[in-house]
Amino acid sequence: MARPRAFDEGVALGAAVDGFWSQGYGAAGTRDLAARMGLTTASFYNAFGDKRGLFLKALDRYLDEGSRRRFARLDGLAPREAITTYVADVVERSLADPLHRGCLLINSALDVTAQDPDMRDEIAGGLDEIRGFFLRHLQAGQADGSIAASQPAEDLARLFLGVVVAMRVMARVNPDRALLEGMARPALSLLDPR
Amino acid sequence: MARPRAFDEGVALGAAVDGFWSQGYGAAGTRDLAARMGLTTASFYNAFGDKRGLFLKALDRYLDEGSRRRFARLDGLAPREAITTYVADVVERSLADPLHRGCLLINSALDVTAQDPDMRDEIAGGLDEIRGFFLRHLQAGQADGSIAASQPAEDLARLFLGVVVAMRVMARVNPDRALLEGMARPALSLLDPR
DNA sequence: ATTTAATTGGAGCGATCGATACAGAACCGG
DNA sequence: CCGGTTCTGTATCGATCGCTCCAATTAAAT
Repeated sequence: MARPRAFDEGVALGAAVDGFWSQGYGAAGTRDLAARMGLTTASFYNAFGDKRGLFLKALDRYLDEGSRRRFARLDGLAPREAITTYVADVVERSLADPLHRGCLLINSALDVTAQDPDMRDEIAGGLDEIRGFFLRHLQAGQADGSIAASQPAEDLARLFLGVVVAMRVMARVNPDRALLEGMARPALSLLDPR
Repeated sequence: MARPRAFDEGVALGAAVDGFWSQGYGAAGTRDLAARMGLTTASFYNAFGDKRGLFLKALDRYLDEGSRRRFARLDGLAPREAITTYVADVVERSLADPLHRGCLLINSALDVTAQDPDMRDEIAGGLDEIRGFFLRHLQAGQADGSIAASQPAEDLARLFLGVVVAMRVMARVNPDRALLEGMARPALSLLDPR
């Protein structure tokens, strides 16, 4: 019927993720994005609509290949280990980040949300998936006794979401292991059964 | 000797704070800033150098009139009350924020830091003042027995900084009282002496 | 071989970006 | 009243912004 694409949409989207991640949604220019993706402007707009649409696809892709994939793996572990492993993983990824790019989702929370309710909801949804991960395992751990029940699982999940968010923010400005690990330590101590 | 300024530099700087706060450093345009400040572009650049210089002055002003002033007041309270009052205050300010502007300092952490080490240090310094506030009062509270010593004051200070940062970020995307208060509750429970 | 539909390259739209240039206006000390 | 110095208003710089348009190209369907 028609001329086929000379590029792989998935590969191009991956490059777009990188672009938004490195520069932020606002600061990423469509020309630079298209160049990273190996597309001309025409193909860029033809295939992805506009910058906003591309970003929504890129964010979804980022979550699929990042946190969602990680959660799926950790869901096989014991509740306590799932939580501690994920938190330790965030520390390591935050420190092994020479360009200080942090996390696209969390960066976008402060970049994109200003006047765009749809995007805000999208980002809020991504963050809520993190809270959901913690909540699942906290409830399971409290049920089997491996996690203290002195605080409601709902509140602990909120706190751990907060710790992860804060680590990602702080690491962009001050990527200091003592700070990140010290932040996590008292929160993790709340898991210990009495 | 020369023609005097037709504007008050302090008032203009206050308007600049508002501009950066509402739109973010990157998204704030010099024309819009100058208009908010009641200046022509010539006066804008003459008085403040450039956008970057203006931002540094604006951030310093923001900290002076915000967190530094608040800390000075709270330093009169008992350690535990200073901490709980400040945390409760952040919750209320985050929720009473119809434009979702959040905190200029924390917003800037993710907006500005990319390629500007000087600004990054400036922002890191502002965040460290928050950690310092918590550390002071945690140490005092542990010394007088009003705060549990089961966790090192250094780590608790890092956690509370994290909680405050996370509340400010989350509130921009999902300003939900249950989330913010639930995040603070387990952290504050760590203060309770056994 | 011709039709049809999609992609591609690239020029270019109007708007905005941060920053500057320059002429005239305003005030001071003399 | 005047020289000196700073401020103000406006026009404008070159670059970039997101995005559109169109002719040329490509390949599948007929």
